[in-house]
Amino acid sequence: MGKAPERAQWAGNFGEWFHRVISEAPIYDIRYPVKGTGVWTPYGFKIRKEVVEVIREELLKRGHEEVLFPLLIPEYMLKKEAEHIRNFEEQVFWVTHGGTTPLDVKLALRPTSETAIYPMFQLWINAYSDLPVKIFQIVSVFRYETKATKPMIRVREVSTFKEAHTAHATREEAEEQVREGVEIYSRIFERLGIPYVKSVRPDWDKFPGAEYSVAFDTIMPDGKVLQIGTVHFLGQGFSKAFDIKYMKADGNYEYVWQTCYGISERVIAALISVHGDDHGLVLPSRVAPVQIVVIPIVYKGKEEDILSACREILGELEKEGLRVKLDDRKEETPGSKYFTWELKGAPVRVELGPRDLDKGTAVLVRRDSLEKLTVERTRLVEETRKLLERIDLDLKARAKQWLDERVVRKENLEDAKKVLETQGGIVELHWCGNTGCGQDLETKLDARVLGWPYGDASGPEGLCVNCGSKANMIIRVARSY
RNA sequence: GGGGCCGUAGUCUAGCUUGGACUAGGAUGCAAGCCUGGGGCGCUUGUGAUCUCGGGUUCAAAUCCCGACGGCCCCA
Repeated sequence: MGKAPERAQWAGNFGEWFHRVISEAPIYDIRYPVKGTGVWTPYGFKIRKEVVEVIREELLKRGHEEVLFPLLIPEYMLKKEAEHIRNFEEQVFWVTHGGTTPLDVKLALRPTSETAIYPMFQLWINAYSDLPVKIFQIVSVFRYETKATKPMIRVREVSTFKEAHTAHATREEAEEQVREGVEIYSRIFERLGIPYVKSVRPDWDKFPGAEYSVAFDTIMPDGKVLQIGTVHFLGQGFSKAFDIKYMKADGNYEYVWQTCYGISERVIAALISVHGDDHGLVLPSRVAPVQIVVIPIVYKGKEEDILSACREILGELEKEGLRVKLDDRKEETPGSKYFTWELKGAPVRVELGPRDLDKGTAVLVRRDSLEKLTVERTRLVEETRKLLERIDLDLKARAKQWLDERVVRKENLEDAKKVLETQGGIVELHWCGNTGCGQDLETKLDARVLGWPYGDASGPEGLCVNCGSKANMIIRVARSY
């Protein structure tokens, strides 16, 4: 009691931990009989809804507008941008029939929506005054994953795909938009307390059709890296393929410059994972469906006194706009309720029993540390608010520290490999910048090159850890999902 | 891309190697009741599996063979 839960299972057997938490909380039911799909259960859907709301708020705040495009993309449209389709071809689900009649034009279930949206951009954009265009949608996308699927992390139906698409008059404006995209995502992850590193992906791993891609990665409890967001500079590749032009002031036409950026339910997987512990979920208050759970400690003969005091507390907290739940189930003991709500990750628990009733107090318990705090009944609302804020800060700090400890600089391949094999995480190395050398590095380390630090391409002078030639970049390497 | 493992009540699992006594055992969950109640209490009773699906071998299949679907792991 009062001792923070351990993280032995969380770190040591993450796969099982994750499976247990999402199915028991419950958040996501993987028993739906189509590979790589799953059901958001009511509690999980509430978490998802709050996360989506955070994402939406940040985009709207920066001048993006929400839209909704069709799920189906005709084959000829999907195939317009050569590099794009080459990379997605093997992952596309096709609709080939209407009833029993074969379709003349096959329809793809969107694997992402560039090729659905940009033909419409072509119609919408005529002149300088139509720019910039900044839109987003939150939809399902489909990818026929051939590798093993994993709930929320590698799925065939990405059920929560937020994709933003922008068009601009100049290269400079579009690149500025990339910076804004990166800022928006940073802000979203910070509000969720998810720590991250930002890397510019190497050429061989950028988004198909993009000039360059910036990616956000976080580290999961098992030390493997999870990509949680990407921002792409598309240049004019798509605008040329889809003929999206605008008239400049001088009467000449120019192709628009584009960006796009995406986030999926992997954010929710990360949210669950980075804050959790062996008792289950630990949710930041912004996304917790139940921020405070009130548990009556009912003794025989005093049931009504205690329950009515609890209802009073419930009302007071609700009046403050907090999400509160009174767990007054008769058939469960207080102890079993504690376990339930710890599993569900409610940040604060209020316990109220006869002792408190006598003394005019209540007990507050934090989910993260299980620390107990006895407060005056009259100061309960104020203390609860303060405690929620404190927990959010502590959660964020703990997650950040955990990640920071797992991003390490190494000077040779042996050390790098040792780190990757033991604690995992991200290793930073001197690198020459040569593609062949980078891919060779991936093979030797049995790991993936994440890229170089965003906004800081030039690193300290040194020698490439792989080929020994002059190196003026830092490259990040990790084992990843 | 290559290789391997697995599928038995809602969940986890025993049984499978060596086919027959399996009427498929247990735990947990769920339901009812008693007892409790400041960390999963205990007891009683009840509930729940055509052994993933389809085909084959056999007098006989959860068990052996083939395929599909689903899940997991390892290697490049």
